Amino acid sequence: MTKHLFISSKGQLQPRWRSAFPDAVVRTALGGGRPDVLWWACVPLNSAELSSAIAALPGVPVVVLSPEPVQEDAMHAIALGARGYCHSHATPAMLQQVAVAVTHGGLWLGPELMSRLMGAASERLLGEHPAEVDPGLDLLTPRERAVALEVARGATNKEAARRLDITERTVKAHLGAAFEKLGVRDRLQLVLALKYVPVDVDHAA
Amino acid sequence: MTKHLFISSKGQLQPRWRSAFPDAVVRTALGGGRPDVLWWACVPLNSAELSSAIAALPGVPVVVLSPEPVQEDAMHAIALGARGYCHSHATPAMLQQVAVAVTHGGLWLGPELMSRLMGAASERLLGEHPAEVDPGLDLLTPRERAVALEVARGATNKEAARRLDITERTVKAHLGAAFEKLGVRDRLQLVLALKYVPVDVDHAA
DNA sequence: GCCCACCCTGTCCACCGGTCCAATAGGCTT
DNA sequence: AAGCCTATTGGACCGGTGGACAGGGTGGGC
Repeated sequence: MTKHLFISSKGQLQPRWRSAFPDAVVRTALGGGRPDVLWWACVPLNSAELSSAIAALPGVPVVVLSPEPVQEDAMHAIALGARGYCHSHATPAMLQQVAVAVTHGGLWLGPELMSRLMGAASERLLGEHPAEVDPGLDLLTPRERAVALEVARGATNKEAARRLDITERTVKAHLGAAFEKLGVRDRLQLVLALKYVPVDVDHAA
Repeated sequence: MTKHLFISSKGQLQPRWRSAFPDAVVRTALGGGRPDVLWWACVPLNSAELSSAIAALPGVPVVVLSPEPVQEDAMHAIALGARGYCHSHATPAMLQQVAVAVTHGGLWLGPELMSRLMGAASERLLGEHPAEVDPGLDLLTPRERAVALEVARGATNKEAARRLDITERTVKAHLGAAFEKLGVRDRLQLVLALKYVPVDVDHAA
């Protein structure tokens, strides 16, 4: 199965990528199942494309690769839900580090970007909601994950049951377990959690 | 060999920590060498103490544990240089995930916190907000839109009613109208419609 | 004035969703 | 063997949800 999928405008697989991930697959567009990590190496960076790619693979961490790291691009990518941003000519060891960090629910940025992000965020952000804690789909069992993904696509319990060929009752059981593991209260929160949708808090309207 | 050092006010080692990291060590203050990860479980959270601890161990990722996650605390901790923030009663599996993420250079937060951080940081650094939302949203009346947005954030009818200062019944009315206008059957489909309309999601998987 | 769109509220009801109480069975570790 | 995790299902409970009846109030255009 594909573990690392690289999306590149030219469809070319850099030797360093291959070196870091021998089983890497490169494409010019999405498709071919669920990778563990999606590496986005399209230049120039297109927000709409990146955004749709992220949305199309809920739960899959997306890392943006850039031949010339630009801070604005990085922030943009992160705002769209990317879990990492690094140099496309990074060393294989570095890429592996990034892969490990993001597949375990982390956000990976270079040291300087990271500190800027942290500083900026703390200045900008103060004021509501308790924060629930949770990592990602990796904590779920295969069955729980399958049910969660069906539900995240908008299916009702009954529909998910029919698709997975199990009882609605069983769907509820898996779903309940997923809720607890992810620290969410209902299916809608689960969707929001999986999509990492930036939440807009203040609508003065 | 990984070394996990827990700093707890009471010097107590939670069973879950031991379960996650059999070689875990707990102390009430710093000392005793250089751990791979420093888990900060002091309550209440003291900025000065945390800050000095982080400074005392350059290169060592610090994760703040809280029995009751508070967003303000999380942001403060991150601003001070902590690399993670999570529930002190998190499952061993989750703690291990966090450990892996931060030891590989990642920043670990819960999904909700992560998305807020991302959104806030990008606004701060770019001076503009993502603002992707609104495909069919202009079909709605102002009130319907307000209700739809509340619901899209994961609010229940009751919560939306309270926020908009109307009765739950009225929320239902607006919501029902929004459903019909957008051609969706329930709130979850509405969320999916609002977030992902820009592109086709269901390709050939 | 009349019509219409919008906003707000009410009651009733069937259904769905989430959680509680279980139970059975297989796989795996100790 | 005992214990734990996972997957599966059952029954029951209750609150949230959505639709189907109702209305009443405002303001603008004809």
